[in-house]
Amino acid sequence: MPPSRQRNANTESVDNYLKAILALSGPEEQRVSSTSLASRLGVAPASVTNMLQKLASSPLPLVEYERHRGVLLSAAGKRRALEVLRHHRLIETFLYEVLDYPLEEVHEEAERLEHFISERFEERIAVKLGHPKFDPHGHCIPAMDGKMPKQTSMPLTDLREQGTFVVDSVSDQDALLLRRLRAHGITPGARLQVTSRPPDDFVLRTSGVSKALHLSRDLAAAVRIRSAH
Amino acid sequence: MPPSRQRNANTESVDNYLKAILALSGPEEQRVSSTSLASRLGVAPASVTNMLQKLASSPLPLVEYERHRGVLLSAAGKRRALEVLRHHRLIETFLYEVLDYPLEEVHEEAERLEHFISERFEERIAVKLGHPKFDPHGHCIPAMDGKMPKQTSMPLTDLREQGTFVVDSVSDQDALLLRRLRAHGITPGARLQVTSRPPDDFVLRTSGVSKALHLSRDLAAAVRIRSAH
DNA sequence: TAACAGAATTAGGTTGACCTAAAATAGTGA
DNA sequence: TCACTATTTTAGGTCAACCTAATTCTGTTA
Repeated sequence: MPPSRQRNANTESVDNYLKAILALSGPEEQRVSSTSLASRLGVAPASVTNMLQKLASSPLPLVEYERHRGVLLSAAGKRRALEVLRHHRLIETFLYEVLDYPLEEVHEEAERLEHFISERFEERIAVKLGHPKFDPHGHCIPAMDGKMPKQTSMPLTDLREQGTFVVDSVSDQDALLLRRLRAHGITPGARLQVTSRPPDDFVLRTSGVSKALHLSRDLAAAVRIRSAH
Repeated sequence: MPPSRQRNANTESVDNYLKAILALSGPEEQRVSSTSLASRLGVAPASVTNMLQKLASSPLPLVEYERHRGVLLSAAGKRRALEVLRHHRLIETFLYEVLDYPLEEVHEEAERLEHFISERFEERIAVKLGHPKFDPHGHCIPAMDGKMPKQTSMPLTDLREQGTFVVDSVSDQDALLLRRLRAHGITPGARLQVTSRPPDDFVLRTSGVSKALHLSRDLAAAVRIRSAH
């Protein structure tokens, strides 16, 4: 078994930078500042600058970087970031559907594994799952070619009128929040009836539950909704 | 999402050292030399010495190391090595049984993933598989407490008499060999009838195949057999 | 338009895992 | 037991990804 002779490839760390840029640049693909990246990644701003310079000046640049003006993903960088995102969400779905993980635990495991699975693994779990379009948090899974349908949902905290809505997705970033949401019956697909005046106050009723529920700001911020078609 | 603040933990590299020591020290747990480790791991002997010194002098030493006398695993080191081995073999089994990998491909994927799966993941795939005792190569999977039944098989190349045997296991180290063995019907559990005088020559018949088969030394070395009970 | 605050970059470390080359040691056979 | 060879260790790097502190920008506000 000839062992790989190369140094600990930079993949994991690089992938995390790319993912963070993708997430922070938003649907409009705005430039992302070093500080915001630094705080998201939990490293010093100086480290970010360093890494960006490397990523931008490599033979196949993964980002477009201009001093003091922030970064953007290059085409190649975006491709890679979406591939990692696809890995992440497929793994989450797999853990949830096939291995019966509790919803709150899938993110952390996927966060580690996403960097190390092969194309074959990706393909096999996609087949096993029937090429799912959404992960268990309700997030869309990028297709193999990187295509993603446009978002049609909005943050619950942007709501300005009462009404009935469907939970589109919940944030996977915080296991504790997620567990609390689930305890209240707020999971993707659930029906929400908002009876207070948003966005100052969220009193709502969920599908099976008779009692009205007051949602704290943290919790509301972790929920995206769409109209109850 | 508070990101892990710690440096790229040494786990992966350390695990690989421990695994290599476990494999090389054999069932008798003999001391392992720096050179043999170096060549197995594909690094320079000096690097091995360095690492061993670190492993031996850490607060919880994973190896017992004496200058010029080779290493042994400590109790803690052995525990960890067996845990990683368990991960490896469970993952192989999982890839083979659940994700329909071809036998030759499971090793490489498991080799990467074994370092990064959680206890929960381990437990879930073990449950899913019904707590298997053997991986698809025929190797025994260590129990959670590290217990392993004693080997009762022997290398085909140690055979000194003709007779009929059962393939106990095949080496997972070389995908090409493995594919060739499989092409000849030599997979764990297969019946082998050896008709030449071993160990100079291996002419044999396998279960379903009528034609006699001459096995090259490489191939024979990758096969372990036990008596056809 | 000068000055200042805050953001970003540069300069100069640290650490872990590797490397090569040089020095030390152990085991062997004369 | 002495010397020689093969193994092992030490000494002194490199490189990637971090860090802190010092410096340089930028955009705004007086």
